Amino acid sequence: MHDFSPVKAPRTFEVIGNQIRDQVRRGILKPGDKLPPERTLAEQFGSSRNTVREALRSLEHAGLISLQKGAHGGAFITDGDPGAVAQSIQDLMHLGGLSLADVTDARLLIENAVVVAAVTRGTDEDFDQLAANIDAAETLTRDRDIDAKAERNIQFHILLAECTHNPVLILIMRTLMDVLRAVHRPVTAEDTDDIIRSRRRFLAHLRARDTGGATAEMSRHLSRLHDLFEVH
Amino acid sequence: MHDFSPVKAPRTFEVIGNQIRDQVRRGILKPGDKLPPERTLAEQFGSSRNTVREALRSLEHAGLISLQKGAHGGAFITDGDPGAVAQSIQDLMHLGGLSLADVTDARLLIENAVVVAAVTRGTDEDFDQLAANIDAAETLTRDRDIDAKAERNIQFHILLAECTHNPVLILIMRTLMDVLRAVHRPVTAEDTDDIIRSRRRFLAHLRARDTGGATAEMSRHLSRLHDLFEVH
DNA sequence: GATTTTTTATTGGTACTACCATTAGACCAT
DNA sequence: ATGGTCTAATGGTAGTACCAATAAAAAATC
Repeated sequence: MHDFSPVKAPRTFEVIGNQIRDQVRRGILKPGDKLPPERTLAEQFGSSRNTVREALRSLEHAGLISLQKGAHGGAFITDGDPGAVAQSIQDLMHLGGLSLADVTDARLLIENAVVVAAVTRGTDEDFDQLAANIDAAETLTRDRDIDAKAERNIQFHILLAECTHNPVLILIMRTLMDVLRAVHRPVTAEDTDDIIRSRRRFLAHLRARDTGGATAEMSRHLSRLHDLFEVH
Repeated sequence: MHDFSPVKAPRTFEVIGNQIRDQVRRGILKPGDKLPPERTLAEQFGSSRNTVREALRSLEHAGLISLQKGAHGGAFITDGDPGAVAQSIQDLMHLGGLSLADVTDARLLIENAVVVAAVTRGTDEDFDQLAANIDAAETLTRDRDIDAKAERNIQFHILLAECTHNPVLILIMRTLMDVLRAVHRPVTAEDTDDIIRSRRRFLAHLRARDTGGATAEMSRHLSRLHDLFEVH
């Protein structure tokens, strides 16, 4: 059978990057571990330092490693930092592959799934964290600290995802919020009182394990936000 | 107020990369455009070719540009290619030390949201594609071509995500399936008859715009699969 | 004249070398 | 004990040279 597949010459820095990727996948390299210095890596891989650096550049951009200069610097394996992915998604948006509406729309659907899971899986401690977040946001609103309050609101959704105790959902939520954080301007202070009341109602539904009430409250809140930003 | 923020020295290749990003954002550079050759860029930026290459490496990894060798090669602005983002998300997932159960669990929740959206948004043409996929899988099952059939089954879920017409959801689904593809061994042939029957029922629900029936059928199927792989 | 082969210029990929900039720790001075 | 200086380690940048692939132009062949 002439079942050929197209051939693409593998580039050296890709091979190097994939070797390191594999070590991460197999658990040989774990977050916090330090890679050898670039000069040593170049020697071990039998390539030039330039090539190693290009491999590291890709890994860094992927959020896999973090590079630090200086005496005890080096390339450290990170915990999963979604920042890089969020930036890539933003790039896609600018290229026309995605629109902001696509992101908020997807977020609405996914957040719905998150709420469903949070109702059944969240512990009382999880809900206490949500309550603390709401209180903090209220205080910041009174202090007119808009930026800090906006950050707290973002944290609320991440905390909610953490109620599901599923790392994949948490990761997706963090990524989506990273994107939205970069695009949204903070909501004005007048609106935030409504938001806080809505949050309190939502939390009550959660504690009562009332799926229907929780999802209804959340989607009402989100679609209201959606309309708010639609106008520009 | 001693309200200082940490200072980080900007690296040259980041500045270069951001300049190019900005040009994309302002629409000065559009998909299909070609950047000057590396040597020219180095001269224009007043930096070395190495540095320019590291900047290009990041942009390439972000899926913003695509590099081609040869006479009329160069760095071309891509249409939004989500492939790069998917790879980054996969890296993050591996870093999180997540288990197969985490992925299938998240997938179950998200696929539920996808089904809800697919019921209301899918067109008849979308559903025809699903039907064609099921037929193809059935044929491959008869031919005992396990690998090809497994690939078709994966494609089914991606096609389902495409029914939502939301690129973000499609991207997430593709990523999840990529992860699962790397881990799953193909299901044995005996089980596939059940799967195909389940798929046909599911499709009928979709065409009838019956949300409850569709979600029920899908989650029954998925949780059955989940149990199947739980045993190892 | 048409087709095939060869040459050539362009451009990304790799190698090597040298040096700069920053960091952490050791050591020293006040 | 505080602050300054020195030193080694390590990422960041510069520059040069050459390799490898590619497409167009030129030459050779039929």
